[in-house]
Amino acid sequence: MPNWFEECFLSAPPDSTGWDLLNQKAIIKDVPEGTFLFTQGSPCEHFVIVVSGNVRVQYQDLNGNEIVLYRLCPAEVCNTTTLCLLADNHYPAAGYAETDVKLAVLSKADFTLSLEDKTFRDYIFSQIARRSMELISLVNEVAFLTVEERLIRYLVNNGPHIDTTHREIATHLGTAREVVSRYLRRLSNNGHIKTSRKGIDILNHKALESLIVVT
Amino acid sequence: MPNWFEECFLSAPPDSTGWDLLNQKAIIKDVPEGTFLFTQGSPCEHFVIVVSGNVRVQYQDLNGNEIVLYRLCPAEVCNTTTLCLLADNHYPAAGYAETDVKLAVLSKADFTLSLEDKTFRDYIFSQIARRSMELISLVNEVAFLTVEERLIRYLVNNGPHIDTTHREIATHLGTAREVVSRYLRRLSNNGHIKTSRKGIDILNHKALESLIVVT
DNA sequence: TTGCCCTTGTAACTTAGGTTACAGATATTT
DNA sequence: AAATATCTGTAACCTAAGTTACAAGGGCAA
Repeated sequence: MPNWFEECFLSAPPDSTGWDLLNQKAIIKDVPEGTFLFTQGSPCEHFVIVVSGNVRVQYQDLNGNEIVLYRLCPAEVCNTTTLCLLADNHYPAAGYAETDVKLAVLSKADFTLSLEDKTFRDYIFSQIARRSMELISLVNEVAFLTVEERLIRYLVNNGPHIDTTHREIATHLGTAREVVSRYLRRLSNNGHIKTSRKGIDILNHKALESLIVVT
Repeated sequence: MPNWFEECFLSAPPDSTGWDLLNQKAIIKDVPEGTFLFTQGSPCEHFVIVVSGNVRVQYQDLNGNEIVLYRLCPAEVCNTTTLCLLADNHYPAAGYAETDVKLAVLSKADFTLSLEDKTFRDYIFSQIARRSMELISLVNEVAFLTVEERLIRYLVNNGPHIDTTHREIATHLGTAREVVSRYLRRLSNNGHIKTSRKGIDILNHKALESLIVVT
C-alpha cells in the first residue's frame, strides 16, 4: 500500500474505483529540480498528478520569450497533460520542475479507465475547469493590462515576501528583466516595497492593492 | 424523435446512452442574431451545444476593450459553458450570437448523467481539450506577436475573402480599429490584399504566409 | 433629396515598454 | 583570495501601437 497518497492529499484515498486504480497502478517518479518534465512538442503519454514540489508550466517562443501559464502545486493535476491526453495532442507548453518534484504517473489506458468513476472524474475535471478559466483571465491580462499593473498583481498575490529574481518575475509576466527592475524601482521609491538581492518585501499592501484597477 | 441531431451532426446519433439522453432531453432554443447567450458574471446552469449558427465568445473589460477568445460552429460544445458547469463558476466571458443561432440545451443534472457514457464523454472532452489548447496559443500570440503579425494570421486563416469590418477585426485581435486600418493599408500598398467597404480580398496568399514567422 | 450613421482613410502625437549597453554588487567556484 | 558568474541598477534610445482628431464616402431612412 503506497503512502504517496497520504503525502499528497493528507488523507486516505476516497473509497471509489477511480481513486483505487490511481492508488494501485500509479508509479511514483522523482524528478530533480531544474529538469523539464515535458517540453513543447513532446508527445503526451501519461497522466500525471503532482505529489510534492512545484511545477511551472510555461510557453517559450523561438526568440526566447517566455511566459508562465500556471504553476502546479501538490495534489494538482497537470491541466496541459490531461488535455493533451484527451485530445491526443503533443504538448503545447513546457513543464519545468522548480523544486525537486515527486509525481504519480498513470498510463493513458488506466487513466481512461479511472475516468469511468464519477468521484475521480469530478475531481479531475473541476481542476481542469478552474485552470482553464484562469487561462482566460490570463488572455485578458496580457491583452489589456500594462506590465506595471500585472507586476503589481503579481506582488499582491505572492506577497508579503517574494523570494524571486527580477529575471524570474520577468519570465512569469512575459516581459524583460529591465522592465521589471524599472517598475520595481518606482514602487520602491514610493515606499510601497523594499527590494534586496533575490527578495522583495511588500511594505504597504493596501497601497499596492489600491493601484490595481478592478476588472 | 427530434431531427435537430441530424441537422447538427449530419448523421444519426451514436448508439450510446449519453447521446440518447442528449437527444431525448435536450431542449431546442432559437436565439436571434445579435443577442448575448451569456455574459461575464452570469451564472451557468445548462449544458449547451450549437446546432446551427455561430457564436462568438469574447471577453470585455471595463474600458470597453474586447478580444475574441474563440468562435463556436455547429456541432460544437461551448468550452466555457462546459467548464463553468464542471467548476460551478460564473461565466468569465460573454457569448454573442453572430447569426441566428439554434441551440440544444441540457440541464446540468442530465449533462452530468450523460457524462457517465464514455462515447459521449470522449466527444465532449476532446473538444474541450482542443479549445483549451487554442487558448494557450492565444496567450502566446497576444503576449509575443505584434498586432501586424496577428492581423496577417487572421487574414490567412479567414481568406481568401473576408466579409468583416475593420472594427470587428480589431475586436477580434483586441486592438483599435485605426491600427487595423493602418496595417491593412500597408498590406494593400504592397499589393497583398485589396480592401473595399466591408470586405477584404487576399490577392497574394503566399506572400502573406511568408510574412508569418513560424512558431 | 436630404440627412444621418456607419465605415474607412489618414495624419500627428504620445506613451509603454522592448533593447542596448554598461557598472557595481553579491554569490559561488577554484 | 582570485576569478567567475549571477543579480541588480540605470540611462538612453527606439519602435509598436494606442489615442485624438478629422475628412470623406457609401448606404439607409425619413
